[in-house]
Amino acid sequence: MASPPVSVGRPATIHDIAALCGVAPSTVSRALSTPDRVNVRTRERIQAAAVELNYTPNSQAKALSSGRTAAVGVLVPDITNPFYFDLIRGTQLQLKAAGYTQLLVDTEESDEVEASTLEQLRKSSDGVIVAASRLNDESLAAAAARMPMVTVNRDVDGVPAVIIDTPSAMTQALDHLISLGHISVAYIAGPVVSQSSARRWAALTQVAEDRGVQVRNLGPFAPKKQSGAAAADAAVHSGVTACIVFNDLIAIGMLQRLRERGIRVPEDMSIVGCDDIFGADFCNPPLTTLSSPIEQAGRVAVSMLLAQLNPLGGGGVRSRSVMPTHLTVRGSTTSAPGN
Amino acid sequence: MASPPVSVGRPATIHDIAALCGVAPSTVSRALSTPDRVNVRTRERIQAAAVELNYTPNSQAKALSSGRTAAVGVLVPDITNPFYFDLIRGTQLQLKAAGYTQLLVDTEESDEVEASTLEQLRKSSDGVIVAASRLNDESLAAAAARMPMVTVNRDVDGVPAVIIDTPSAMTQALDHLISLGHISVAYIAGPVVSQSSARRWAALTQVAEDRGVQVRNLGPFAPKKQSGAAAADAAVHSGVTACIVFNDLIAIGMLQRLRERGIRVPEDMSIVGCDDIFGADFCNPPLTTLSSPIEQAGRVAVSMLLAQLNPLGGGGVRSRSVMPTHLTVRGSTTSAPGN
DNA sequence: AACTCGCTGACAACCGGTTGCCATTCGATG
DNA sequence: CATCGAATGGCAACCGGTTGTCAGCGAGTT
Repeated sequence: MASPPVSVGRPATIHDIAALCGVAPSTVSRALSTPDRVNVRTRERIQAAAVELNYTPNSQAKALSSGRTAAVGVLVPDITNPFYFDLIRGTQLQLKAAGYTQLLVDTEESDEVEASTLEQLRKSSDGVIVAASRLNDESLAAAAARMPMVTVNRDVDGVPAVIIDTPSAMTQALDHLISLGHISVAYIAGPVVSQSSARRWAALTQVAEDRGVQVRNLGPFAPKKQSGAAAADAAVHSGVTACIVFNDLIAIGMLQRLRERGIRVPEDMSIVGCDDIFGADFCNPPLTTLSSPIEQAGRVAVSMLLAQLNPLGGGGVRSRSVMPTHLTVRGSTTSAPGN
Repeated sequence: MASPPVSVGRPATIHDIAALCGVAPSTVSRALSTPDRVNVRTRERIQAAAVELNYTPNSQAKALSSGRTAAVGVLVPDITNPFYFDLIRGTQLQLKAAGYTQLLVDTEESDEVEASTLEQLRKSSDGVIVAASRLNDESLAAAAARMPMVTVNRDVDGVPAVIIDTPSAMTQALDHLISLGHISVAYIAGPVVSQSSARRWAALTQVAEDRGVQVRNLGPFAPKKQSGAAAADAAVHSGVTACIVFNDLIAIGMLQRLRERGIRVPEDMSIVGCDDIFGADFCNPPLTTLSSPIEQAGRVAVSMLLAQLNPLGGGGVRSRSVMPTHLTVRGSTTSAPGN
């Protein structure tokens, strides 16, 4: 088996190919990017030479001259939050399949980092996917007006979005708790700038009113495992028998804290998380949580963005996509004490 | 508070600045990148104009003309493996601090994807950090000869490397088990192409011989949680009372499987993991594991790479860096049955 | 045979910067 | 006052592609 020619020295350019074939560089360019524009014989000669020289186009140059970078920025607030792992993998796979490069940036939960990153990405990418933006509505809408964008878990007018959300699932979660006899429930809130958290709280109050149970709002808490300690303490102090928690990270932190304090989960306190992240199935006890197809959300976000970039398809661009979620009952919920 | 000028329409270029200031574009370029080369008055005029026009350089153009992309590729075999989260965060933070962009690629545990990614990155980045390469030694060395590279957890002659390794820690792990009375121990091996796994096994056999205990090699297993089931079954079947596991992912999978099979950890079987990933502290039981400063490893890898890129500093480039690791004892290890 | 038209390839401008080289200016020095 | 060199700014080539335009050529039409 003949190994492919190993490129040695400087990578080949279209000029090298042109020289080798005795044609102009522009002909080489056309032979490779718009083959119909070139005679079959010439084209084949050029393609053979390209293979022989192990030619691969210089993406910088391509970007500069064509204006398209074949790169897409993906912004997440915290790269170490397992929630984003699956999202990132989803975007990565889908982008790669479409021939795009993923530029992953951790915005460190900061709106300023997010804004400056967006500004920079405006020139170095064809579009961006922004997960859980910490920007305010105006800034986000303004940014979206200047470059193709799809948000994840953030709904702003005029900006295409993938919502992995749980208003409907919140009903399932609360009904699950109610069916177990809980009548005093706390919502452990996420960051104030998180629209997901606000949306979940809104859904929850709505359902609670319908069902005639009490739900109180505790927090806000940072979406980190460490925050679970304060959240657990607040929950215990509030006297509720069950918590619905903004995300699994905090929920897992609560589990640990409650164990330290000798409060049994689920016997003394039931916990429902959100997202079903890595770890939710093997923590102790395994977490009852609202599962969402996160990786799929990443894929959908990419599809929506690519549809914006290449509006060839007939139909208009889908501007909002809601991912279905469902309750996964594990070991962190049971009957209310005394039931 | 005056908001910064919002860039509207096409982003400003040095030509716009040049026109505004009545100078040549080259002067603008110098004023911004080699300020000493330009008269103070002119420079300040240009800088003011740059701010006013909200100028940010086009990185593509910069890359094309200067040959440096200010981007660094980071290759990991599996982006959803929590081990890499911290590594990625480490590289991301350090790269951003140095003004570089991180190009993250998931090579899907495939040597082919890895090779083609490296070839592509050769032109679109200034250097690469390759974690847990699945490439053979020759290919890796060849790739490293063609572009600046630092490997993580992979030691190949002539390629600068950060080794988060555990030969010394393996001693601690085995001695820990021996002190608990275990005399029959299994090593649950990772992928055959993983040098880390081979290195750990080598260290283990060495120590085992010194101490006069039996250690057997089981596997190989894919570095995924699901592999834990097979690994657990193999361990049980082999009759050992303790396992040292290639990584925490497999170890956690084993925990789940053993629980399903009614085998108690640690009473019936002790488990020691490697890496202390997210989840190792809250699984059930919490995992005794070899902890490593993974995020720091990422930072060090970046530092070593940047030292290669800008060899200004006096001293030679450090070509190998070993991160210290230590045993973290949690709940998955205890005395051997019958002791 | 003259004319038109499509196919094909070359030329050159351009994307937005960087950089080598040269001309001018100016102050300092002999 | 002539000379020299440093400081400064401009010109133009270049990085590696893309793309608009045009000329040459051959085939088809009348």
